[in-house]
Amino acid sequence: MSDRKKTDKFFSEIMARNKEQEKPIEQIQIGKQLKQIRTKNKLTLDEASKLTGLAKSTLSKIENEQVSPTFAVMQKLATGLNIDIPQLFTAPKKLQSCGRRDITRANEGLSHITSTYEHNLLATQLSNKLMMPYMSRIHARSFDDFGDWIRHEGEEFLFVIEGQVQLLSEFYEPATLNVGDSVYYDAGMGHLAISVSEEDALILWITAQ
Amino acid sequence: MSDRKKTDKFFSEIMARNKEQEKPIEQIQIGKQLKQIRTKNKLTLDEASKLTGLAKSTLSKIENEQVSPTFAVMQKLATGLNIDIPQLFTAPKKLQSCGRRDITRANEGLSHITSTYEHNLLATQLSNKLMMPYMSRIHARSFDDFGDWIRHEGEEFLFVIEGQVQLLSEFYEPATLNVGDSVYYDAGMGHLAISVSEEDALILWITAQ
DNA sequence: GAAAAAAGTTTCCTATAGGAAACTTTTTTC
DNA sequence: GAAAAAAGTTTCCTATAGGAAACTTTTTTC
Repeated sequence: MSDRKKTDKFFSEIMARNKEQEKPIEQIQIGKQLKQIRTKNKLTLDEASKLTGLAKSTLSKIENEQVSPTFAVMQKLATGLNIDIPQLFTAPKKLQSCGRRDITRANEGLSHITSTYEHNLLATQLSNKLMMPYMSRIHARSFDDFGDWIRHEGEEFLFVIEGQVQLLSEFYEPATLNVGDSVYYDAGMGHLAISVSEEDALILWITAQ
Repeated sequence: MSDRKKTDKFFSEIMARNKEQEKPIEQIQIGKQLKQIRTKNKLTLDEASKLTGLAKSTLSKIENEQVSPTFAVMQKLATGLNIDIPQLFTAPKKLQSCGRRDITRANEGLSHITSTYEHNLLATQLSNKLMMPYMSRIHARSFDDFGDWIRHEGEEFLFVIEGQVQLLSEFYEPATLNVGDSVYYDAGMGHLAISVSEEDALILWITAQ
């Protein structure tokens, strides 16, 4: 139980580390943002004015930060220019990261052992990633080895590499999975994987948030 | 080459299907939104006023939709109440889906065959998911079997189940991967996996966007 | 390269957002 | 349940956003 707690904390920490790219400060220059969107779409102020129903003088003033647009105006901008409002606030360059690569050799992941699982975190060199892959040897044999459901944000994909696994979950009957079988589920639903084969099963687990 | 194109289209379609949950209409009631955030945080107008530096009369008027706040005011709201601006626009309930589950038995995925790969899509019963898992038998033996790099949004995780694989990529030397090895990379970087073992290799591939 | 056209900015006015204080409604205290 | 306190709304004023038209700057035409 206290072991369970520890594991949970461990995962949330790792996940947080993987995501942190959220927003910068709220010091966004909405005018710059708008101008960039308009010019990128090759629109003149007159055209944008027709599309949004706003006076071109208004658009000009917004773009030059002479005026702070009201929410009503921002809605017109969004529908007229066909952008969703959040886009007006997101930092100009949403620099899609590109070119990273991280190889993990068999049995060389970062190990993390609990009483129920022996986790092997993969691709740990990379932070800010969308998925978190790890290979786990399942020691647990019954629900009681845990004390409570595992529950966290996001979605999970489980693939059986060795042995036989039973996926217990809050809203479904236990499902028995053999080598090659896989299951995709919402991690917010209580879930647990236990070994039911003679030897401890080995699975590949991937979490996304 | 035309085969490559087909594959690409196929993937983007699947990915689009998996994501579509974006935004609803831009008919958001920002006042309702704000009131919900404030009450959920158990703040009075006076407290919110102190936190944001806005007059409580202003807050009241915004909440009752008597006034359309300017962007400047929205920034104060965001920093003061410690929310990121997009949150002011997102529909009230961001219903975290919970309780879905989809099992795919070994060799029972949805098959999609090209000249280079034999894909087996997993968990296809579920849409709107963060990850897209598939198992692929790699027929390809060299870069020339493709004609061009594979490149698409998002990140990818590759795990070798059978055989020996070489991951070719735009910015790295080819990497040879054996059973149990895995690699995580940005899919925006040109990439290809080819078999280098006698028999065609089998890999598990997971994409997230 | 001068004239015309297009694109963008500024001016000036009106409509409305933001704030202080008065007021009303709701909740708490005893 | 009356009095006091707290929470929220409305009023009234000032500051500023939004729009039409004049104006300036930039681009295109010949």
